[in-house]
Amino acid sequence: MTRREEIIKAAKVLFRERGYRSVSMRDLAKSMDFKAASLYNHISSKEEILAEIVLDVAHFFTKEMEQVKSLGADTKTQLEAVINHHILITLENPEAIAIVNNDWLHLEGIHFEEFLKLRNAYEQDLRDIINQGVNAGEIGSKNTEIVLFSILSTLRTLHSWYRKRSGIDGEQLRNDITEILLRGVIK
Amino acid sequence: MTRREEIIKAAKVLFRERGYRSVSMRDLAKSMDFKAASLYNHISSKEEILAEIVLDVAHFFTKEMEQVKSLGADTKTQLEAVINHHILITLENPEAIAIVNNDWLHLEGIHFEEFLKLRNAYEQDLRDIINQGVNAGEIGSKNTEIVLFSILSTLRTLHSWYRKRSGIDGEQLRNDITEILLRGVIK
DNA sequence: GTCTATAACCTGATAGAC
DNA sequence: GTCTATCAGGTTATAGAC
Repeated sequence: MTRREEIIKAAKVLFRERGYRSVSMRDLAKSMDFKAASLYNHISSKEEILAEIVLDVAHFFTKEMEQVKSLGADTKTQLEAVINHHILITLENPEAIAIVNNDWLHLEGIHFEEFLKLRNAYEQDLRDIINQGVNAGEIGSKNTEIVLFSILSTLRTLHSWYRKRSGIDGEQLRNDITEILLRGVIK
Repeated sequence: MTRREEIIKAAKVLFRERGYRSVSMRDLAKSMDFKAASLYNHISSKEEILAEIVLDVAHFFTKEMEQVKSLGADTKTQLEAVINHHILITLENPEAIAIVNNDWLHLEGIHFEEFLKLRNAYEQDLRDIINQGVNAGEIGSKNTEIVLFSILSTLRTLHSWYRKRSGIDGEQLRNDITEILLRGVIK
């Protein structure tokens, strides 16, 4: 692991614990046992660290969605796949997911725009899947936006909830959440 | 409206927009067209403003929950009431709800402890309602914590979603969300 | 590649004039 | 009750020694 990667890794822990704004470059350097100025040999700004963490996750979600879309399956199968992927990524990468959800607003300029583009595209893909389900009669006549929100709100906050209750079996978690979310919207 | 109340009101807008840590006392003063030092004639610290906003909401939720408990109805009716109250409070008070969700971790000392006490009690009451439903056979044999989370995660993030889509009819929103959340867990 | 020193600025909060 | 001036400390980031 390069020094740069070590910095990103240490930042993930601190940013998740206390929030991006609350962590100073001195804090980050101290957690790695050297001085703040030395960080700038490996990264060019604090915001660059945040951007790398957040955009990595966003690109990963985009890839997973591409894969789901390529299945060409019915709505229930596709929703199931999206939910399962989302949960698996969350359980494997909880720090990064927490940072994405809590601190993406602190991205600046081009990073902010790229994140928003990826996030909007992901939401639009999920919206398309839901609409396809409404047209095929798999989903009741509820407002598409509300269906979209009811699913995403649960998936996007799973990280904070799982943290406090990590005793729960990952398999049961995935099964129960998938079932609850699908039962809520599938006819 | 006293000057103190005006300050709280202005803080709600700014804290919600940019987050508690990102808003300086100078920013807050500027938005009211006077200087930062003057704020301290009406409030004793920045954290006191946050505490007033957050604890007000928390006490309000506690009162609503007391009322639901006093109904002594079956699980479905009680869940329906909790969900409805939660949505109504959110639509009427979106700034304060957003601040509670995003910035309660910045509370300090006694304020932090009081908030946690209220929040834990609210969660425990909802957990009791769910467990009562499991025992009465109204809810399937899913893990209680997962049922609790699937409901709260959606309700607690409604504020951010409603903001962008305020065109949606409040009545339909309440009906659809209630139906989706209940269908997910009620047998 | 890490250090010390420092620039330039922002932070919450207070003292005291008016 | 608002102002100016100020304090003590924190912020990101850079320059130059080693």
